[in-house]
This record gives sequence, structure tokens and C-alpha cells, in this order.
Amino acid sequence: MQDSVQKISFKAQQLKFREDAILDAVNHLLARKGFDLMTMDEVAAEVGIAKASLYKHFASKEALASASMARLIDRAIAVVHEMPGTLSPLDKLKGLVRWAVTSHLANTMPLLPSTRSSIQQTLTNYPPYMEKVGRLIEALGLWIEQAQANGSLSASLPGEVILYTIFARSCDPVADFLKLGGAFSDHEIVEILVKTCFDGMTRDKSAS
Amino acid sequence: MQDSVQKISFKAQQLKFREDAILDAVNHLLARKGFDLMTMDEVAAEVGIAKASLYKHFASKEALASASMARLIDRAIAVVHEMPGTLSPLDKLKGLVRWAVTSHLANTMPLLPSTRSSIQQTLTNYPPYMEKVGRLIEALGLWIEQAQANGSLSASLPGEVILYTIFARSCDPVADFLKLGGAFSDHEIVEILVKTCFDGMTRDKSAS
DNA sequence: GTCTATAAAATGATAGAC
DNA sequence: GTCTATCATTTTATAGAC
Repeated sequence: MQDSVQKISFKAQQLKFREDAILDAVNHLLARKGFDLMTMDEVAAEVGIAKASLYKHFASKEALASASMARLIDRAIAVVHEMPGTLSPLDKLKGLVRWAVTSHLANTMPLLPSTRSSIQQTLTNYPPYMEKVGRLIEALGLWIEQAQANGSLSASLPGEVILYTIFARSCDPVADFLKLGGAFSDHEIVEILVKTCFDGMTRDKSAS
Repeated sequence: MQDSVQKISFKAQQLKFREDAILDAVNHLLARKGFDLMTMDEVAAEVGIAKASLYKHFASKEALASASMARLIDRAIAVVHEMPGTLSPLDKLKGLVRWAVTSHLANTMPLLPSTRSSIQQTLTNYPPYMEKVGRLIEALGLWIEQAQANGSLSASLPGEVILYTIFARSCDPVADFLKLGGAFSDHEIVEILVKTCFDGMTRDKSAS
């Protein structure tokens, strides 16, 4: 009996391992090409299995992308929870933007906020994804309120504007352009985007 | 002889009119769906002609999109040239962002700055487009230098960062999100994006 | 130049053997 | 569950009549 239980557990582990490998490939392709240009042939090739095998794990291309996106939101939530509690609310928000832009530059950030992708509607109709997004928004909304209360973020700006502006940094083409230009390191690009996102471009950086 | 000349001129005019109608449809579809999701069938349907007729005017889908994008840059250059000379350099730059975001909200702004679109490489290899982009960048670079010189834009920020940041507003998903939310008018959305782009989110708007 | 019809290729998804 | 082979559909592009 114990053998049987261990065997099942081992098989389940193997399954999860394989599905994680598939989602890794999907995440990478979503980051580089987006949903519409990603093909199932490419996914299969990057994982190193036959295309038909993909469909034994995920019912469709949409299901594949949805699972990958849900995992991404889980990771964002993990980043939020692991943010040092000693930081100010503003610095926590900046830390999230740093993570998002860094992931973007490393080709591990799917370009989610594009309302133009055909996957967007599928995602909004996928409860597991929306539930996770809701939890993420809740945590960030708290930080935003706190930052507005202590005067480090403009109190006259609607909270949703701040939220969307932060989200949008994860797909900001400015990072790609600066990387293409080659004049800046990835770290410099990240700091530039954080600075322009929060401080704008009209005043010079004050000593931190 | 005069009849013949007029006839040719008239035919040429008709041709241009038809091709402008085609480019209008392409521009609209590029703005709503992007290059990869736009199909030649849709273009033909929106213009109201047969798909094969499209290929009598433009050699390929890429040629169609390139011509549309070249026309867009021409319009941007026109906006730049029509900007009132009495405005400060900073206000001229803000005026361009206003035009870009307004066009975006009106579905007349193709999402050009995405390095993820498959049309990007075609465009960079299309000299007429690149030449126009170069002229646009030149004019904006001058305004940026002037704004930095008079202290209205941060002098410590590399000019190309400012340039790309301004360009990127034309495809900013924040505008789409705010429109989807329904809490703001188009004009309010435009002003929000202009403000966060230039002033950031860390200080309240000062009286203008 | 416009049309209908069709070729040629890409791609999401499935059948069926093992 | 993995594979090979194949289907069904979409989509870019062209042929050929008028």
C-alpha cells in the first residue's frame, strides 16, 4: 500500500514538473512574442515534446496561456508578500515596478496589460486568474492609500490611475528601446523607468 | 490634348482617393488590433472592395502597413509644425502627447512602439518610414534640448529617455484601462496621461 | 482595376498506434 | 502520456475572366 501511495505521489510530482516546464516555455514565448504570435508548435519545440502531448496537459492554447498568466500573478503576489516590511509604502510600490521591469528585460514578463491581445477576454472570463488579480490589486491599493496618506504620492490622483500606471510599466516599450540602443545596463534602465514613472521628467533627481 | 491631360489628372486623383480610403481602413485596423491580428479580408471588407483589388494597389500586407505608418508619421510631423510658436518647448511636447493619446483613444493611433510586433523589422528596413521618423525625432530633440536648457525638463535625464517616454504614451495601456473603467471622459484621460508622463505621481498638481 | 475562384502555407486541434 | 500523421480552418497571395 505504501509503495502504491508513493508511486502515485511520484507520478503526480512528475506531472507537475512537466507541466511547470510547459508553462516556463509558454511564459517565455508570451514575453517575447505575445499570445497571438505564439504557436503551439513553438511551445512544443521549446519544451521538447510533441505538439499532441501538450493537449494531454492543457485543453487549448487559451488554457495554456491562462495557466501561465495565473502563475505570473501568483509570483507577483509572492513578490508583494516578500517585500521588506521596513520599507515605506512608496518604496514597496517602487520595488514592485523594479521587479516588473527587470522581468520584462529578462523576457519573463508576458505583455499582459495590452487590451489589444485576443487573450484578454479569455482571461477576464477565467475566474482563477481574476481572483488572483483581485488579491494583487487589493494589496497594492492599500500601499497606494498609505503612500497618499503620508504625502509621498499625490493625493489628488485617483488610486486607479496610480495602480494602472504602475501595472503598465511591466510592458513599457521604453525599456525595449533603451535596451536596443545599448547605451544603458539593464539595472540603469530599470532605475530610469522607476524614476520617470514616479517622479516624471520635469525635475531633477534629488539626493536620496 | 487638354482633355487628355485632365483625364489623366482625374484618374490619378481617383487613384489617390481610393488608396487613401484603403490606408484609412488599415490605420483603423492597426489601431484596434495591431498588425498581426489584422487580416487582408478585414481590410477589403472595411474598404468595400475585393481582397484581390487590394493587391493591385499594394504589393503585400507589409507594404500596406508600411504605407499607413509612413502616413501617420507625416501627420505627426504636421502636428509638430502646426504647434503654435508662442508655446514653450515643454508645452509643445505636451501638445504632441495630447495629440497622440487623443488619437489612441479615437482608435486612429496604430500601436507602433511595440518591439513585439512582427511589422517592426519591416518598418526599420523601409527607408521612407525611417527617413520620416528621423525628421520627427530631430524636431522633438530640439524641443527637448530647449526645455532642458530652460529648466522645465530635467537636465540630468538623457534626451533619448525623454524622447522614448513621450513616444510610448501613444500606446499606453493606461488610457485603455481608464476608458474601460468609464469613470473619466476622454479629455480627462488625456490630461491624466500628460500629467503623469511629465510630472509623475509623487507631487500634487501646482496651479498653472 | 475589379471581381470570383483557388492555390499555398501556417496553425489549432485530433485520431489512433504504442 | 508520448508519438506520427492528419484534419479543418484561416489567411496571404495569385490566376484569369471581364
